Amino acid sequence: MRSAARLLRTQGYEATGMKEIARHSGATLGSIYHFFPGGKQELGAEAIRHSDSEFAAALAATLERHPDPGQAIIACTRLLAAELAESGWVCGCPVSAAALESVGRTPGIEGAAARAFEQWRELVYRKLRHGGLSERNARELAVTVLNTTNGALLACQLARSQTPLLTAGKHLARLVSSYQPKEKP
Amino acid sequence: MRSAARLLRTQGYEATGMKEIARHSGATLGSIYHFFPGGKQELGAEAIRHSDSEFAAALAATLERHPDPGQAIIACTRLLAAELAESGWVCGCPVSAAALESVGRTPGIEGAAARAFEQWRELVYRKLRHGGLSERNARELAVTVLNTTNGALLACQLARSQTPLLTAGKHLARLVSSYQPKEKP
DNA sequence: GTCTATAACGAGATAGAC
DNA sequence: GTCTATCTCGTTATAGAC
Repeated sequence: MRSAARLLRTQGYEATGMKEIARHSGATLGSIYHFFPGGKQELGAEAIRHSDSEFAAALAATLERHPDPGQAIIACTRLLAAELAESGWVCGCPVSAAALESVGRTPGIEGAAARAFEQWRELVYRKLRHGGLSERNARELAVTVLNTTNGALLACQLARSQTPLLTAGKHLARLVSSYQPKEKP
Repeated sequence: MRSAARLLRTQGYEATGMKEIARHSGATLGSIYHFFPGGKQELGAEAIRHSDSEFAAALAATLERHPDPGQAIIACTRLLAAELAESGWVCGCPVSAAALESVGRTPGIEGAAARAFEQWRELVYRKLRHGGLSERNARELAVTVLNTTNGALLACQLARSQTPLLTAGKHLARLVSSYQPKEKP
């Protein structure tokens, strides 16, 4: 399943075959279908849930490392940019590729992806709340923080450059701080 | 080719078959291969270039309609949100799905997608420059404006809601105006 | 539970009559 | 230039020996 998650992340859902997952993981095809009787869609959804939890843990850890929300967001974008570059620009968002293909086509995959984004948004939301933002501002900003980061991730992949993500961090920190109550007026 | 562009937009590259394009367009398979001897990848790249030009024209028109860059960006997000909802949440970014699948796998598709984003970024950049931003700020913000919009598009598709895009417009306008020289200090 | 073999089908691509 | 028929290969999924 870790293999499936990895392949889904780099190739998307449609381009990843069951045989490819079997080869990459060392499991046999029969064994995979034994544990995932729902076939490719069930395995895909499970793999996305796995990526979801994994990324959520990393996100929570990085957010906790910096008290200020803006600085925490910058740290996240730096981490993502570094990992992306290290992977040869193939390890982008763990669920975006599968999500985009699945909209209106593969409900199981789409649902799992939607829930992943919701969970990550909740983490950012809480961080923003602790930073002193109002309930409404925090809720709205959490959405934009994720969307901007996600879009920047794709831009980095296409440009083979860390710049879009780092720029996103800078802009998001500025945007968040513009909503924060000032300490010294 | 318009059919190919449409299918690539809603399903991505890998999930779209040549036979499906033939059926959807009314052309026969032999005819398609006659005009696109490079096969699926050539047709796909051409379709992305088509979507690129089409979207660039719409973007330029909407940007020109409002003198203030922030208001222009809000108008763009509104337009995108309306079109997306009207399409039943399937007509997202014309190239993102194919772009994500193609990174490091299908150079022809990846290149066409990268050039599309570059062209759109140039349009936003010029608008920001006319709005009085410095060369550097305009360049950096143009990237983030596109990335945020793009990320919000996917969020709207998954949530079946226009809110993420409208929120993105609000935040981007605020961010841009924070970089604009003030008229009345 | 694990593996091999294969069924049933669709993919991209091509040949050749018209 | 257009169409039909087909080739070859890979896909998801299953059957059944072990």
